[in-house]
Amino acid sequence: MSTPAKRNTWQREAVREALGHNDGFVSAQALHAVLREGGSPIGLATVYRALADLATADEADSLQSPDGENLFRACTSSGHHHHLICRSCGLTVEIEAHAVEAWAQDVAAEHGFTAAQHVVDVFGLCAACTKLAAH
Amino acid sequence: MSTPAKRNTWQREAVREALGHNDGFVSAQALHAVLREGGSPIGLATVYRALADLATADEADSLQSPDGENLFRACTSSGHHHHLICRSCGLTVEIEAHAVEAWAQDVAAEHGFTAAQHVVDVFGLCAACTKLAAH
DNA sequence: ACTCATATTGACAATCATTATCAATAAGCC
DNA sequence: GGCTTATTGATAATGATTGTCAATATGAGT
Repeated sequence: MSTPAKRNTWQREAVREALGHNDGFVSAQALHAVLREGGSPIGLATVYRALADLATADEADSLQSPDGENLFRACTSSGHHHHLICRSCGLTVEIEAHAVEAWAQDVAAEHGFTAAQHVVDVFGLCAACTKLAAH
Repeated sequence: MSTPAKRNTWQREAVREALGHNDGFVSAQALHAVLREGGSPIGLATVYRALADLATADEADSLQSPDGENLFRACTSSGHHHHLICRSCGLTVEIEAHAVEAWAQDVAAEHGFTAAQHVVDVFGLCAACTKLAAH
């Protein structure tokens, strides 16, 4: 009872693989669409569940887009890192933020805060999308 | 037409004042509830519109809670700034982050990104809540 | 103060992402 | 091969937010 006994299903694998094949962050809806187009008759609810599981197991990173959508991305490096995300095409670049890490700790300590966590993500338009938007 | 001619209504003032009376972040729904309890027969849609306007006019700050809700807060300093939020009691401190601003711009530019925006918020336990949680 | 053009309101419908429901299915163990 | 039960998936439900549009109230003009 303490161990709920996880089972391995092709659906879970399909989601894991689809995530791995994608470079940027994807919404659950989009991933579901991709899987359906790829032939898998997987259910939407199942995609949500699989993604939630992956996120819990630290196999995927999740963040909220400015639109309030939940986006997911395969996360190989278990280390702490941040992202630079194209808000148009979803291209994602992992970025280091040593300075920001330190800054966050300092600011928190300065105000007597402990157990500081931080949310640091940069959204923008990547070079390609900038060109398209400019025309 | 270029200047849509804004009008002043008691509803807009009510929202502005209700926001000012609140120390932490509030959801549009919650603010609406407070106003109704206070006697104002203001409509929900109007609260949303007023908050959106205030946010656009930089009179209010908005951020997304981890639940995907949009939270708003009266914004004393009109400039761009970030927040240090106690995840236990909701206490919020406005913080400046010149270093982070610059860093975000640099990182974005480095990778060819334009129109960079960033999400930077620090969550932690304030001094008071740390004491409570300590022993 | 009175009128008028229109910005604004508000009740409700519509959307959209996400979660819950629950009977049917299939994974892992014997 | 059976059995137990975790898991699936179609659909309903939820909950926040936005759109709709007739009715109203604001601010400028007279």
